[in-house]
Amino acid sequence: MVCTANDLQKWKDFPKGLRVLLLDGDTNSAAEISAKLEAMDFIVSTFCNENEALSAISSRTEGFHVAIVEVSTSSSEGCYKFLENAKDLPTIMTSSNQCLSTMMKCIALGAVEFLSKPLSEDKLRNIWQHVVHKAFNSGASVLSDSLKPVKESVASTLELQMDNGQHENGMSIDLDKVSKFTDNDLEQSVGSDKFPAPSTPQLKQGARLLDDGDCQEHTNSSTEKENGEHEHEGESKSVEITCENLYADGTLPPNKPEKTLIKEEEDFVDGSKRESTVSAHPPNRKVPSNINGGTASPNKAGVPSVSRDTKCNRKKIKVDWTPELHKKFVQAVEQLGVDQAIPSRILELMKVEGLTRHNVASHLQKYRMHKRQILPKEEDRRWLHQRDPMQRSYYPQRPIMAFPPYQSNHTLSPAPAYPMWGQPGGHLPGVQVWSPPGYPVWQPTESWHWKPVSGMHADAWGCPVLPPAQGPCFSYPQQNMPGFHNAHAADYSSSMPRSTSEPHPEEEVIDKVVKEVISKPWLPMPLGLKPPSTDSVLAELSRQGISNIPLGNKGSSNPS
DNA sequence: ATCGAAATAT
DNA sequence: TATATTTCGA
Repeated sequence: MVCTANDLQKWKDFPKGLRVLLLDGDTNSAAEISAKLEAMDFIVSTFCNENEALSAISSRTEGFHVAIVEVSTSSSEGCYKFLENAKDLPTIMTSSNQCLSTMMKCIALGAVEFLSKPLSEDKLRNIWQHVVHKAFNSGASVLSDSLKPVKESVASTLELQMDNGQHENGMSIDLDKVSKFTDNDLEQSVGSDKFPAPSTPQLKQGARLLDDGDCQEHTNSSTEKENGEHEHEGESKSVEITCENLYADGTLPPNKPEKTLIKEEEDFVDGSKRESTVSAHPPNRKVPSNINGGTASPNKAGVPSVSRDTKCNRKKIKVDWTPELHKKFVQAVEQLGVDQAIPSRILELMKVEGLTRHNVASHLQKYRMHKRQILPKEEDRRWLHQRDPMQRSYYPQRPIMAFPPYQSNHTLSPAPAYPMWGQPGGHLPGVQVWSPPGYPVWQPTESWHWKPVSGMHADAWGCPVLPPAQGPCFSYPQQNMPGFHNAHAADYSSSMPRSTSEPHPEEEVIDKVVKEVISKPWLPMPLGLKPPSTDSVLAELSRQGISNIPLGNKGSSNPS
C-alpha cells in the first residue's frame, strides 16, 4: 500500500495510515505500543531486532514513515546500529531508562526524539510531526521516497504551493522556509542547550505559535492540542503576519526570496525567549532589490481547517522597518507618486509578504509626518519663492532636495544604514550634495531632515538622480504637474497646502523653469531635484486623461 | 472597506 | 523618546 502522490494528495486525515516501524526487543512492550499506534490508525510493523528492521527498510524504502525504536538497557548497540543505518527515517527512540548519555547519544546519532516509557497515547499521537518535519526539512536530494509523498500531501493540505504546481490560494507561506527556520531551532536546541529533546522539536515553532498567551506546556508530553484551540478569533490579524510569511508569494521555484524582516519570538522549552530578526540580507551583501515577482494576490481567506497551524497564530509581530524594508517602502511610494501612495498600493509594490496594510499605513503615517515636520524648517527654498526666474539659475551650495539622495532605479545601493527616513545612498552628480560624492553611505541622522522643497510635493518630484541615467528624466510633459502647482506655498507650515489641482499664479514661473531644464539637459537639475519617476508621470498623465504617451522621444522633444 | 489621524502600547 | 500597533472617524 504504497502511497502514490495521488493517494497522498487525498490523504486527508493525514496522520492516519502513517506507517510506523516499531523495533522493540520486548514482545510485550512491542505489542502494547503497537496496539496504541494501531488504535490511532497508524500502520505498524513490528520487529524484534534491528537486522530484521533494517532489512525491511532496505527492501522497501517507501515502507515506513517513521520508526520507533526501543533502547533496551541490555543491548543498546542494536538501536544505535539501526539509527545509523536508517537515517532517512525519522526515528524516535524510547526507553524506560532515561540515561542522559544514552539519550544524547541517540539524538546525536540522528534520533529525532527520545521518549521515555511508557509511551502514552499522547506521546504517540504526535509522532507524525517528525514525519512532516522530515518531509519538509530535508533537502529534495535527501528526501527519501517515502517522505516525498508526505510532503506533497501535507503541502496540498495546507494549500501550499509545491513544485508539482499546486496553486490554489496558497497561504502565502513558504513551508520550505518555515522548515528552515525550525531546522535551525532544532539544531540549536539539540546542539547546544537543551538536553531533553523537545517532544516536538521540529514543530516547536508552530507549537509556540499556537497559544499566544502563555501556556505552552509542550514539553515532553505534548498533546494533540497542536492546532486546534483558538482558532479563528484573532485570525484576521494573525494571518498576515504569519510565520515568516514573507516569501512565498506566488512564485516558488526561483531563488531564495528575501528573508523576512519581521521579528519573531522564539520560546524555548526552558521558557526562555529569544528574539531573532531575520534580516533581509546581510549588511555586507548586495542584493538586487526584490525579486519575488510574486503577484500581489496573496492568500485568500478560505483557508480550510488545516491552515490553522500554518497560519501560526503568532500574535502580533512587530515589523522591523529595517533600512531595506524602508527602502522598499520609499521606492514604492515614489513609484506611486504622492497621489497614489496609499497603503494598499504601497503594500503591493513592496511585495513583502507578511506585511500588512496596517503596517504600511502606519509607516506611511510616520513617513509623512516626518516629512512635514521637516518642511517648515526649510528656509533656503526662497529661490522658489522668488518671482524672478533668474533666481533659479544658480544653484545653492546646498541644494534643496525633495528627498535625500537616492537612486530610484538602481538596484540597491549597499547597505543603507540607519536613518530610516533618509534614503539610501546615491548622490547627485554635478550638484553638491551634502554627502560626499560617490559615497553611498548614508548621512546619519541628519539626513533624516531631508529638506523637501517647501510647498512642493516632494513626492511628485522624486529624488535627485543622474539626468541621463534614466529615460524619464527629461520627459516633462506639458501638463502641469501637481508639484508645480503649489510650489508657491512656502509657508507650508502655517498654511494648508494647496490643492494640487488648483492653478496658481506661480505657474508660469514654474513653466519657465521647466522649460529651461528641458532645454538644457546638461545642466544639473535645479535644486537637486530629479524629475518625477516615469511611473508617477504616467500616473499623473493618466489621471488627467492622457493615456497615450509616446515614450520614445522623451528626452528631447520637448518644445517650449 | 480603506485611509488617515489619533490614541496606545512597547 | 521613538516607533509600531490599534482604534476610530470619515
